[in-house]
Amino acid sequence: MPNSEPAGYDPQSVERKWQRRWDERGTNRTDLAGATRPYFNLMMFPYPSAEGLHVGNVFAFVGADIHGRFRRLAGSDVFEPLGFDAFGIHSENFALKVGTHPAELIPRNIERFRAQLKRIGLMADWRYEVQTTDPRYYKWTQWIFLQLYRAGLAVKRRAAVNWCPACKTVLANEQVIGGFCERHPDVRVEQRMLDQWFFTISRYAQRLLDHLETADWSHSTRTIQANWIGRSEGAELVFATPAGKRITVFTTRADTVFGATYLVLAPEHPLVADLTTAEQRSDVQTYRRKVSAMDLVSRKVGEKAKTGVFTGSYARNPATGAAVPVWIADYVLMEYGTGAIMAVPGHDERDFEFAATMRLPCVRVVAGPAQDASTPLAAAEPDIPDGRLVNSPGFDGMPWREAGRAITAKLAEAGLATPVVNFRLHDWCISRQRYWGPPIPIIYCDGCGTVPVPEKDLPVVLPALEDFRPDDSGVSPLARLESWYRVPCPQCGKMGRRETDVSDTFLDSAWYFLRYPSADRDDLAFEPGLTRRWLPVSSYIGGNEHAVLHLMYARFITMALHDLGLVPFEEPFRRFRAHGTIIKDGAKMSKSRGNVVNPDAYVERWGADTFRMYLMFLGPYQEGGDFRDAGINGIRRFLDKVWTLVDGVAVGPQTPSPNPQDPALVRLMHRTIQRVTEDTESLSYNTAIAAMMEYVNALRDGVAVGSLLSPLAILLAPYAPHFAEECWERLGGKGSVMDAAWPRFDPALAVAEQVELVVQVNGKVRSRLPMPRGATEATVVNAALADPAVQRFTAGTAPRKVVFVPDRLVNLVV
RNA sequence: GCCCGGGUGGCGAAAUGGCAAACGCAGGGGACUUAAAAUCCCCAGGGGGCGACCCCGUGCGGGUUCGAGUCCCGCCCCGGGCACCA
Repeated sequence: MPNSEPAGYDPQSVERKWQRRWDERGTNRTDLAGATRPYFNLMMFPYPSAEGLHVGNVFAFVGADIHGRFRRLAGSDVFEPLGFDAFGIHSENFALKVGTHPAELIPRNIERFRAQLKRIGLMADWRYEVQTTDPRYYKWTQWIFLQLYRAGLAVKRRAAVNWCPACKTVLANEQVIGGFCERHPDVRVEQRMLDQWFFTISRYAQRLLDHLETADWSHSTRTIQANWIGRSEGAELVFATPAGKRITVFTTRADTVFGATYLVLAPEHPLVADLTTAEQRSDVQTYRRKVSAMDLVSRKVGEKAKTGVFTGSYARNPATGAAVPVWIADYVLMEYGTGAIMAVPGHDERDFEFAATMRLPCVRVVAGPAQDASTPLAAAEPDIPDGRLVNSPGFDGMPWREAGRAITAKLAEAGLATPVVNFRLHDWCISRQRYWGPPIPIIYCDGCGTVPVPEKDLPVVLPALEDFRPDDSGVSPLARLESWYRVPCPQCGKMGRRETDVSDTFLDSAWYFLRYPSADRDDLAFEPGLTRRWLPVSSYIGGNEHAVLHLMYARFITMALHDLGLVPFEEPFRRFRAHGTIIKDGAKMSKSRGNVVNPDAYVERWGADTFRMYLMFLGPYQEGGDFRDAGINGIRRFLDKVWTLVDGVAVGPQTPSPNPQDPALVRLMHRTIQRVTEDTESLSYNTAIAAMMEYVNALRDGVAVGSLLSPLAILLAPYAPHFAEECWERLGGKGSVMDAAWPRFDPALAVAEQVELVVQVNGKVRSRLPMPRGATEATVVNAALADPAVQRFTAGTAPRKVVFVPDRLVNLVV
């Protein structure tokens, strides 16, 4: 006789048991070479911080894991690898802070992370783990650099970089928060001119933008990226000086050229020296010095009063022929367009403000239907819908869009205009004057110049360096290690010097997905056969905080590799979904705010399965939300109910089972399978869980039999994998539930037999009628008219109009 | 300023133009218990009515429709992205 007191659900022992079994049986291993229906389920690999995983990480990984498990149960050969993004300034800064060398710190953190990730029950195939800090990995990061270098996509040039005077080092863009240093929130970041390596991603701007239109990506992610690429269509116009200098400006509003009453050049503009007259020289030089000493924040704030200096020169407005003064001002930026603008104070707020300060003339050139040609008292909106030109001889009365094209065409005949497209996307600066990264594989030789390290000499191993602190010299700490950087030139054999900069962490992560399937190969970066089979990535799930940097760089590197014939696809990710952000008390979790929630205690107390489901039940996966733990017991109660049901079946037929399968329960089962399938597919995990809860609540009122429970065990498997395994086993299932087939539903059974039809009178609900599915309009209307509750509102008159929605509602209009 | 999301009970939320609030948390009442916990049953947007029932209700104001949380127009607020970008 079975024990009369069934053992309750004990998550800890269930989870220990199944994790051990998965290891023993190799449940989570994927046969990469033999897979016939490959599905690459990718999630953003973590940076192994010292604090360990936080709840946000778990939320992200669990959601991706559910997707992978679902695809596997639905019949795919799912590959779900994980790795660690352990190079970079975050790790290095933390190492500096605690005074431990990153080479010692990082492996410890990784170990801790791996243990936590295993504990939450991810279906990861750990045989293919990658670590960006492993020479076997970064050998190929360096190799990719070399491929781009050979293709002319990696170039070295002088550029302004972020410099933190407190850290005494260059910072990556992502270390600069609102113009301040991440580690020194009260220290403003300066600009310094240094020789830097760039990837010329800007050449790919149009392609990167074009592919976004059709990409199967979260809408939000696509919008963010398109914004960042920042395409703007316009024209370059030429303003010539009497001395024969041609000043080219970029404008998106060529139609307003008749209102261009002066020019402004960025203070750094190369023509400034030539244009400056003797009497203006000292003013111009003073101003340029002042601007170059300024930090990025104070230069780029819009609210600041306009300043600038006249160069003393004039240039000819190509449309009006008038001589307009040429100024320099810091509100014009050298990095965008041509570094020079035509100022149209009548229709641009900034230009208006500047003109007002400097007492420069202002003209209206676009006006509404009233064709008001008066001088504006403030910058007038230039893109009013039916705006037409005024004060523009030859073009007056023309709609502004059309006028823009016409004016550009006319000026183009005289060689004074070219239609151009500008992008906000700048080239990617990849060099870092830091220690903790892959050395850039370049050797400088007095005779041969810049020489790439031969591929056979890769990797250029990052040398052990006890004191890796950055200094004030503007070069990497590696420049202190002469024994390392002094090497013979690979071409001529004479003594040369290694590049001492390392590459940006974002390069490490721009290609890791290519590496996973080939992670066990030392002879190549990515094996062509495996790459063709497993890539592009089938599904990528990650946070929108990487919408521009990581996701853009990964797309660029893939495109570049494609153009070099190294991969057969242009886009790395077939499908991308952004998960929401988990916040705490209304703010992003961060150590400095002290609101980081550690998942360990929850996993300890409730078990991984309950915690997984709870996080997914919190709200829509793609929206995220505020973390709170109120309600986690609701999930536990749900699992306990399932446990009890399974136990009732598993304990055996104490009462003879006449197999009393309630047809309504069978129908509900089909309906539940349908809902869970569709909702899991679309990442609507919260509603999938709700559907399972409804099903379980109904089962408890009926008679639970194995045939109603086994499908539930499979539906649960993506969400609560250990628990589902245990149920599956107790219900007599063979092997792992993960090798079962996702249950199918019969659409004919997935609907109820009886429906409750709503009866409205004049759009207000007045009654509900139980009806068999498929009842005809005539039947329903007759029944409705016979209903006393309806009769009170129809007042005995025949309806003027009847709206009938089969199986849902009838609306009687009287 | 421009570009995306979003705004629904006490709370998290759900709802192909068709019963607003499914599912869950917290709460109230009851059963079981010596008691508590656990479990089970019932109630639960606001207002009115003894009651059957009725009225109101998805940020605000209009509109389309037999019917609007959902579509359209104009606002307000919150979150995110871009930003002296010409």
